[in-house]
Amino acid sequence: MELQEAKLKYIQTWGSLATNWGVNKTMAQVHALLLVSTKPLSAEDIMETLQISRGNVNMNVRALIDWGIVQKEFVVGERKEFFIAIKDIWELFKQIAKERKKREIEPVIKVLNELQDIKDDSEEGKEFKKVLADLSKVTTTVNNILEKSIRADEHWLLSNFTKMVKK
Amino acid sequence: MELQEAKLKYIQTWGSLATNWGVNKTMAQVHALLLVSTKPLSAEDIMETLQISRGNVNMNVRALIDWGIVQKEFVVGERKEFFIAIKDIWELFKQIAKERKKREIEPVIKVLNELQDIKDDSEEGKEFKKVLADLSKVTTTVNNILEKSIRADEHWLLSNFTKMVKK
DNA sequence: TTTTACTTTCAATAATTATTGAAAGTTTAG
DNA sequence: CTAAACTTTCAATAATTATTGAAAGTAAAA
Repeated sequence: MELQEAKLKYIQTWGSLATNWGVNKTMAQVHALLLVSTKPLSAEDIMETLQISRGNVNMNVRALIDWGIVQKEFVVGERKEFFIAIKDIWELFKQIAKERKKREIEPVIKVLNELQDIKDDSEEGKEFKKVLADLSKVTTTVNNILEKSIRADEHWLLSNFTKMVKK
Repeated sequence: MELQEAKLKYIQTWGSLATNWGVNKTMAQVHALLLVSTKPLSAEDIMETLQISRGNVNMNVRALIDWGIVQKEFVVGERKEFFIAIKDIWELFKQIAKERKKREIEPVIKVLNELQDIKDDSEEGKEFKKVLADLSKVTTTVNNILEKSIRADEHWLLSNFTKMVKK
């Protein structure tokens, strides 16, 4: 396979896979493009490569910066902005874990807590409380794992997981 | 808070949270409803409670059965089908992990493998291969963790994770 | 200050995804 | 077998989400 062909295929595939994850296709493609690019890209570069509008590039690059996985870069002698993706995949993983935790896990924990104080002492009430408590337990465990992952370095985490997985 | 109010709030919230996870809102609500119901529910029960059409109930219940987190149940003296959700949250977690692994992680691994054999030996080619290799590494690790979780029992996993997290 | 080179915004529109509901299909009862 | 009680399908439609592109905003250069 040729390099350019492979890169393009990678960008396309990433975009379609993203859909399953509830991530905007274009956002994933922009990120994939920046990830495999050897040099910083301008909004125009992205527009041309992915054949999308200026507004769309702006929105999605902004979202990626918001996620903390893309950064602005200034190129000497150039006035416009350029963008690069975090290239360290472990950093990328941690950053995504951090954001998903914040956006997806924490709101769940918050709601489950709010629902805890139900006056009802009927059988049905007890069962509902049990479901809530169980959901809380699993959610909190996942949250703790993510929390620890985010703080850990690659070596520590990989070796720990490897140890666990091999058992 | 009253029990019925809490249940309703839970169902609503679950639906809106699901959106972030790329899951259909109604599917999440149907699941939430079945999860907190003390008795099996028919298609009609679900239609009435969630105010949705027969077709919609059918589609989403089918999807939930497909995910392995809802089952058909036959009630004596009744001709129609009833549904119940897996009540064991740990089982639920494992089932979801299993499906997400199959639907989301495995396709990524497949694509990354397909992209590995690039002829290019330029600096750019090497960098791309490096990115692919790193992505593979992280993805495989996540895959292994899920694989192990799916096979493990709650006690084993919780204690392992707790040990790790406390360190 | 004015012009130029950019970035951002956002209403209009397009694309995608979810939902309806009636018709077709299936199964059980009589 | 036929009717009744149910489930499934799917074309039409609604709702949601993404994208465009032109106009407004901003900041550096002249």
